[in-house]
Amino acid sequence: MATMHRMQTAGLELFYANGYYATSVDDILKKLSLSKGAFYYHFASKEDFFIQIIQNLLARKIYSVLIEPIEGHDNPLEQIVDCFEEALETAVHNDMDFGCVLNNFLTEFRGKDQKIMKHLCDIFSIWEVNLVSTLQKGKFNGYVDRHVDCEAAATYLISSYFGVRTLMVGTTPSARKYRFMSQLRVYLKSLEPRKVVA
Amino acid sequence: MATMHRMQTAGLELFYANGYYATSVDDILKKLSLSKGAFYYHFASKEDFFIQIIQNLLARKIYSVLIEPIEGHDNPLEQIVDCFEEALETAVHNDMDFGCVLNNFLTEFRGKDQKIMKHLCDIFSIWEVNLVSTLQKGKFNGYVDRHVDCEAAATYLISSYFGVRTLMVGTTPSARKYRFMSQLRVYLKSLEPRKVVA
DNA sequence: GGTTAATCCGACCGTTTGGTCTGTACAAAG
DNA sequence: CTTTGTACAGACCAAACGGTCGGATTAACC
Repeated sequence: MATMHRMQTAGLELFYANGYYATSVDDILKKLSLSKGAFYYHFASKEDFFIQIIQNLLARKIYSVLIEPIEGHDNPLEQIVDCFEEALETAVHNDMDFGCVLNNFLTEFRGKDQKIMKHLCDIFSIWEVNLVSTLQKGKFNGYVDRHVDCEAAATYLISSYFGVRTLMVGTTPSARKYRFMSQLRVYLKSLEPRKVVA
Repeated sequence: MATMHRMQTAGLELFYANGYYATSVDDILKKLSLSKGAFYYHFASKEDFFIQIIQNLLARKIYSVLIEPIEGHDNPLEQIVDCFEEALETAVHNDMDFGCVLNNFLTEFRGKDQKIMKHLCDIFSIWEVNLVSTLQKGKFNGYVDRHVDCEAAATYLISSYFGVRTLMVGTTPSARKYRFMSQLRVYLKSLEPRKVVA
């Protein structure tokens, strides 16, 4: 694997684990047994390094994990349950959950680094827009009730997903996952089409 | 106001705005035109300073804003709507929302400072326990359906509340608040007692 | 063999960090 | 007037930070 790619992979891991500001360039280099020269040969600055990680790694992962599995199928509500279920399962095993990564970075850079914030918001926006249109398509296909406000539903779904990751820090994350999923199903049930009253 | 109290107030503001690690002791002292001597006369360390802020300011505010307004009333579902509505309104005006503060710190210290994490989890736990017991009381009083899993509902409610604060960073926070509240009502509606089928 | 460009090393720099320590202004007590 | 303890000032420190720079290594090409 090329050095540049190794740096990005290790960088994302450490930034996710410790935060951007709390992770020094030396930390990353120490993990890979590399030197300052190697880093600043490939990247202009720490900020530039981070932005490349976002665009090369995070954006693609968000798409493949949170967008692609949902869009393109018939019943969006079922796909959402499966997708969240899978994402939270990786969270239970403490593997890197890219939805959580995005959430962490969004909170860390709020009101600080505008440039980085722009890139993060772009990624988030893509996810949101896709979720909304998928719900609207589900409405068209009869899987979502026609009275549902799809934009509001997307906001609520993403909110709950982002938030539950914060709750899964403490003890018994799998219990919290189970509780969350049960109520997610309750909420999604209310989006289903009303039975036609004969 | 005593110097010690002024430091804590200013400290919380800056920690909330910039994060714990990204805020230096000098930043706080500069804001109050004080010196290092004053700080380390009152506090043993930056960590000790932060813990005192958590216990003296954050814990009390969480109670008065998120716990007290919900408990003790008849219908918990109505109180939850009002309470979240009010909390998110302060968020729209960019004032300090203490639920958001707790969320930010929980994500910032995850897996880093165990000692601080313990204190934050304690505060969170109090909120969660209160919300669960309030829902259970609501079930007893006939405002919540008897089939509802109160622990799961509390988890879901807190998740969505924590998460929506992340979404309100970008543009049009008030629009996101409106969408969130509409779906919160949809969800809470599904917790109401089923009409007895005659 | 000599030249060139790519890749990486590691000493070094200025600044900032959390924290220490000596000193001092001052009010209350003797 | 002297003593004593409180409440702060600010110079100072070692460590860590992001970033620079001259040089070493290596392989490819003429």
